[in-house]
Amino acid sequence: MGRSANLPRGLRERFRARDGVWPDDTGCRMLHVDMDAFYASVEIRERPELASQPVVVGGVSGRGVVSSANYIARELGVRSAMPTAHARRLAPHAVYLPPQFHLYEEVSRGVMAIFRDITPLVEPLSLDEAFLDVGGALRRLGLTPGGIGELIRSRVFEAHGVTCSVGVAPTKFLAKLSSGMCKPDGMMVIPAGSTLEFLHPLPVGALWGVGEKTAARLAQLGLETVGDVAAMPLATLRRKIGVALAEHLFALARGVDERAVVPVSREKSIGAEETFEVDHLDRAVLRRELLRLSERTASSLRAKGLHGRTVSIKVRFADFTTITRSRTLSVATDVTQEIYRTAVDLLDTQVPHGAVRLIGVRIEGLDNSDSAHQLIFDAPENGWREADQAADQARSRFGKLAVRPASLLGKDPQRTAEFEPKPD
DNA sequence: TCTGGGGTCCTTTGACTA
DNA sequence: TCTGTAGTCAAAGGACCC
Repeated sequence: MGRSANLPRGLRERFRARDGVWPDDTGCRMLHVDMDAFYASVEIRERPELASQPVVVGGVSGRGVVSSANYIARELGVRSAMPTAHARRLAPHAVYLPPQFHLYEEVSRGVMAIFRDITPLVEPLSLDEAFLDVGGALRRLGLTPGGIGELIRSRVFEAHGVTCSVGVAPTKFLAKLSSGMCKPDGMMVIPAGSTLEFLHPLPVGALWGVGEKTAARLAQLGLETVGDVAAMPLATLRRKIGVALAEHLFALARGVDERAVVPVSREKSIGAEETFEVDHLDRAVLRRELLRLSERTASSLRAKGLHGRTVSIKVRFADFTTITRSRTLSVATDVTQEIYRTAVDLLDTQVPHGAVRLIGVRIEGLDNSDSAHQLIFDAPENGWREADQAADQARSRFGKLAVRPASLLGKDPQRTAEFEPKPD
């Protein structure tokens, strides 16, 4: 919603870089680099014969959604987050591919390394986009921010065969907005003196944090454009939509965004969830799924050297109503069995019976210290920690499926397919 | 159209405590 | 001892982002 908001054509052309020429970029230290149709582009790089066809990457099962579509598919109406079934109706002849995250991660690491070669101030937002603060790199490279943007675009394409788009602006928010408006394979520069001229004609959905619901609430208040939000008294906005959101949107709408690039960020939660191919009423099936998800979650925790205190489960019923239930443990854990026992207890005691389409496990309140465990001699793990560590080692040597809880073996036809050798 | 998966942040409510 | 209040924390839900 809103992220690709349209700017009047004249303004868009004014800010867009063309033939090595771009507007005044003095003071524009923030760059936002966004890979174009990233997953689809990587797939096409691997199989160049697909370049002239519509390509859609996403869940290919009955309930999957589109993660990425190349621009040929987009012309047919295919969009990210659209149910794959819908995409198939719009583009029946497109090539549909399941995601290969290891491949995208590998390309992403290479691209981020190019960014870090330019400046250490790189803040990745996901596999395919990042903010860069190039303020300190200007003199060293002898380039203006726009020049650095063009350098990045050419280096990324030469090294990885995929294109990206770059927004250059005085603030993060403006850089991000502008990279979205020059896609694909473009660059846009928002001069420091033109920020409000750029911002105010945009629809409210262009503001970071305004999705479908908030846009509807703002529309009820008669606020259709970013300029409308900027013109409303802050006190009124606070009363209507809450203090935090009001202050956030009011600042953005006036071009105020003091956020710096933060190269390292600590994770606050880790989890795993899964949508079933068909809804399940059977509690035994739900418990088995909780064990699988607890194992995935705990294994991620251990791989990152983290422990968490609050275990929460999420259950989405057939009618799409979703509930979460959580419990905070006395001691932070990374042990599969502890997470699983807590998750099952929450399911058994706090979740009403009904047809379930999705179930998930998440752990919050993360910290990376082992001290809690070392201080508690009779921690309730009873040797499970050692078992987990041994299983992690076996998986790292022999593959993910080398060690599984016995209760997960061969019970669910949907899952046992994972044990079959993959054709290829 | 019929809605994935991994996250973050905010608001509200209720329990507990000083 | 009882009552009111303010602060803190946990829990739950919702919106949003990629």
